[in-house]
Amino acid sequence: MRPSNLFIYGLTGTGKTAVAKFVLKRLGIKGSERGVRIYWVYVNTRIENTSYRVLSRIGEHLGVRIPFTGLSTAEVYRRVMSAMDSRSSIVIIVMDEIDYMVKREGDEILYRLTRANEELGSSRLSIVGITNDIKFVETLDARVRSSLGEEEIIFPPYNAQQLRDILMERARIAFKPGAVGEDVISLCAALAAREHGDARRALDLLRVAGEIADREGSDKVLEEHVYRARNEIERDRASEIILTLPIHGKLILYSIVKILEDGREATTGEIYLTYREIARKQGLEPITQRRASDIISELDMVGIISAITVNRGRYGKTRIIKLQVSPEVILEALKADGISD
DNA sequence: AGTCCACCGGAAAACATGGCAA
DNA sequence: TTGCCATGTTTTCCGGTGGACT
Repeated sequence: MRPSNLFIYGLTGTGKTAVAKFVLKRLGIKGSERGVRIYWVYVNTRIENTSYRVLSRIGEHLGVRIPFTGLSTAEVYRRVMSAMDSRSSIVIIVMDEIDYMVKREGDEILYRLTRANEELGSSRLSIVGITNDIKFVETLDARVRSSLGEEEIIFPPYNAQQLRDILMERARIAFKPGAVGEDVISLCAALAAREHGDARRALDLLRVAGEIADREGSDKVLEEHVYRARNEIERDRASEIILTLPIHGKLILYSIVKILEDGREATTGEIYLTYREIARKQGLEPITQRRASDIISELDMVGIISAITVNRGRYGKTRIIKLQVSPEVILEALKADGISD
């Protein structure tokens, strides 16, 4: 008997991944109690975002060694299938953030995997897809959609009250009695609820607020600490992103800061000109404007800057860039790379 | 009504890198 | 070694595009 394929929807921080992993772990234990071998593989397709890598990840779990590049995808598929077949067991593949992979290379691989049971002799394969994009399923091929959606589960976002309960529970375990007041919990819950009920966000907020209170020798967590925690989380996130930017990305970001400092308007062309100067000074070959434009989009996507397209008629169409993070944070992060004047 | 700016953003292709298999 | 395959980044090429200006 093969377990049904399953589709799970829900926004970030609603516990989809945690629940899936928990249930599968239990299932594995139950299985071995009853003498059924169950293998399950968890793949996050945002990170392993090609069918090649997803397959090799599955293979890895089944004990097949697959080089991280070099083979044709068809070959990897064949190896994984034969490994699966020789196991005579139930294999469950969990694909988290499945929409990322499908957006990149279509649903071909899903189709093949859902049909794989016909190729397999003694083993059974089922697929669990997780996504936070509800509309995603509609973009799938009808055959894939129907077989993947044999069962569906929806995780609704948490409301402020539920977040409060979660935080309360956590606070009871992690803090001394009385250290966290009702007001602080409510504040964390409210701030997180505003961001579509992300429980992870709420917990981070409470934790960091606690750390701040602790650092300052306060034996109670205050609302002020929560606000500061929010800023700190934001700042850490920003500098983390900036630090891991490729060198040209850093230079472009630096150019944007410079232009805005001069009180000029940061348009794509302006940025590119400034960037090119700076790159030359650093003895680097500048990248093309096309590429620079992509980097600007990337910076926009991760939320470091915001870019809005404007039409200025006779004076062309361009994007005007604003910073979403304070320039001090950016300059400080860039300084670590020796980018400064 | 039509021009034309200053870009946008898609597509293809080049290039670099790394690896298997025979 | 040679040929094939995959990934990721950047370049090259180029068809749009919205609205101020003529």
